[in-house]
Amino acid sequence: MTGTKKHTVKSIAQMLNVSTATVSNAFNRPDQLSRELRQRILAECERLGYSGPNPAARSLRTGATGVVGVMLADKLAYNFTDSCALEFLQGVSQVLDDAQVNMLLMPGRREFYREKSLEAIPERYILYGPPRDMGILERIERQRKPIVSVDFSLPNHLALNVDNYGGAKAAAQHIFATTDGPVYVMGLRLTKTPMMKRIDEEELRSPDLSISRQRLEAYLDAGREAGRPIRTEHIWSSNESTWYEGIQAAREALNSVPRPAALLCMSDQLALAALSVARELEIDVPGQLKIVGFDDTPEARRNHPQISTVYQPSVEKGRLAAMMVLNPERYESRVLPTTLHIRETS
Amino acid sequence: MTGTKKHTVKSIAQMLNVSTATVSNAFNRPDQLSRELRQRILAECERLGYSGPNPAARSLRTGATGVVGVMLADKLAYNFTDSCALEFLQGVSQVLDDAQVNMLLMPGRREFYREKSLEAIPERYILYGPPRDMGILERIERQRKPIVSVDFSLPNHLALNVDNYGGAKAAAQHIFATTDGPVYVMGLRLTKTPMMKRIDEEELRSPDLSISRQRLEAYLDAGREAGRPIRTEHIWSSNESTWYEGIQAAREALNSVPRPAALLCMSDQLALAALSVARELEIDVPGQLKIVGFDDTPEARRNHPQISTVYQPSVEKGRLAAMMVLNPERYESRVLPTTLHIRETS
DNA sequence: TCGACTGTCCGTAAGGTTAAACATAACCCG
DNA sequence: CGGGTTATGTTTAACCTTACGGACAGTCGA
Repeated sequence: MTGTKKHTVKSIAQMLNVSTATVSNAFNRPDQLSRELRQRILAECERLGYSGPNPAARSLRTGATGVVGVMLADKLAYNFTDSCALEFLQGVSQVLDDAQVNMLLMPGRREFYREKSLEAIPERYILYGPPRDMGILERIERQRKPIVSVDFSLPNHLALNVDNYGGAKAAAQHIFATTDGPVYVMGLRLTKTPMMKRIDEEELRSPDLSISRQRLEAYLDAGREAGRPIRTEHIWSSNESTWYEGIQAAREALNSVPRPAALLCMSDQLALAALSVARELEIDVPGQLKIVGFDDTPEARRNHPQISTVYQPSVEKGRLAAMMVLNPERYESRVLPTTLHIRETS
Repeated sequence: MTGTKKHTVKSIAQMLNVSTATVSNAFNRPDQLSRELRQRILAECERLGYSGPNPAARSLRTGATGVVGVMLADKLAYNFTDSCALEFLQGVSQVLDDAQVNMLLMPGRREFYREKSLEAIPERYILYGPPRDMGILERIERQRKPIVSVDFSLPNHLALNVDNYGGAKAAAQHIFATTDGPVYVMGLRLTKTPMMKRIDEEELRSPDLSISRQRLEAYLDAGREAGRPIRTEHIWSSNESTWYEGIQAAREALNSVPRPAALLCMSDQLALAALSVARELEIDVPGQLKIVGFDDTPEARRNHPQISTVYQPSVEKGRLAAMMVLNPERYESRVLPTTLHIRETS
């Protein structure tokens, strides 16, 4: 009910008997006016509760929105539970904050966009993992804005990857070197159809560049090189890296015959779940069963026993992705290193 | 280098020989034109890669941005590591997604805002915890936009709280009933100066409505009612609910004499840290030491042993906060219930 | 002393959209 | 048939900002 009229550059300008351009400059180009006038204007704005030029009008005029879209593979809620994604986002937000740029989190499934599409807002995109719904990708590419893809590659765009193959291979080699019995794989999203728990021969032969497949290839290669190839029926897959799905898959794997001597897990989340099931079945880790994870999330380190895992620089990955998308011309596609950390579960 | 001219309502309109208003209506008011014309326009837009009216121009014209600001107490990075905050955000994003509204995460410290302030963008605010820098609050209130405060209250605005006192009291009563020795408190942000590990008498007497203090009062009252008042020097405080700080405080507490028989922790994070230190010192939980947490985060449930804790509906809190801020006139301030979950650490 | 330069400030013209008011034709009902 | 409704479009006027080209006075170098 308070008739507090909205302030604009114009109203401020009138009040001070200067031009609107000058008020604008006071905010945006300090060098365009004398220090004292600028101070006077800013003080008046403060007094009147005018907190700077209207962002909508500005971005209409300049054509820039100051927003970077971070498209996550799936729906948002899921990523809020995945600490690997969280560390990545943390890295991104550090850099974006410094650059005074906003981060718009976007789900990677078209169902979440109705008609009033948001795609128009961001000026640049970070794609964290291949979007579930690849149709969205096409629409984004059509906008011809800077794109950085993370954990996968896109022709003609900057890509930021991690040495999944190297890390997974190191982990697998370590396991094969310290184990005699059968080695099982706890995979992530290996099958095309969400409900499948096992990958089949045919699917195994079809090409796929996802990080899961890179890791799987490394596991398989290590097995072959050790003269103990991993059998297809020993590869389990859970569709999401959630606690519940992990528990289910681990329960099936650990109850099967012959019982595995080691579990190569494609995420720490899965390793944690496997560990929990092992405790439930009274299987001693690492005595009877060795477990190695992937990602090196904080939970892996904090757990008892501490989980052996492959470190990947998630925060740094986020920081770098943000820097790359802000200055695409200054960067080239990169692959970040991974390192095996042997701890208490192997 | 492709001369792909930018499309606008105007260019589309020209191309189809209709007015700009009609194109606009095709997107915003389906009832204002015939179904066929609308289809024709939409198809043409799809063909040309025009993904709808420019959001900046729209919001300049309508005065609405479709953005809800979620102001977090501190810097953003911190919240990405606190699973209680994460669950809250998850709840918020569920509702906001459905309402086609965007969520802008904002840090609660002024240092993060330079001149090109973002405060002007959001049309409504959710304040998650009292902002570190209260000056920011004043500036937001001046804008006279809907505000919902969560976990604290603000005169003349909707507030959403949780029964901290009740939950903490139940936890403390349970501990006093099952323990004989000294009961220590592991607090959160109890002291004004960040570096202090112990609260002093004077500070204890100064009023404070933060959730930490509500919980503390409950602990103290329970102690008094049990005839075993908690001594001031048995109250520890860590400034952030991080793993590292928790470990430090727990180490000091568990090494002090007399050794506590129970720890009332103000967060699960702290309880987890305490548990880890207990293991390090070979103190049996719950045999020699009982521990109870707060929040009931997923980690509390997954841990071995599972942590006894006070459940608060974090996701629901987020959902409700979002609904309240979208329809302030339909809601009143509320206090959500908490429940004690006794598990394996007490 | 003159021309060139510098430091300040101003006027104007977009920029893409939509609400409101207006226009037109088709339709309906007694 | 006449008056009023409905369905469908159009015209116009903001919304608030900033880039750009000028304008004007004072300063500097030769």
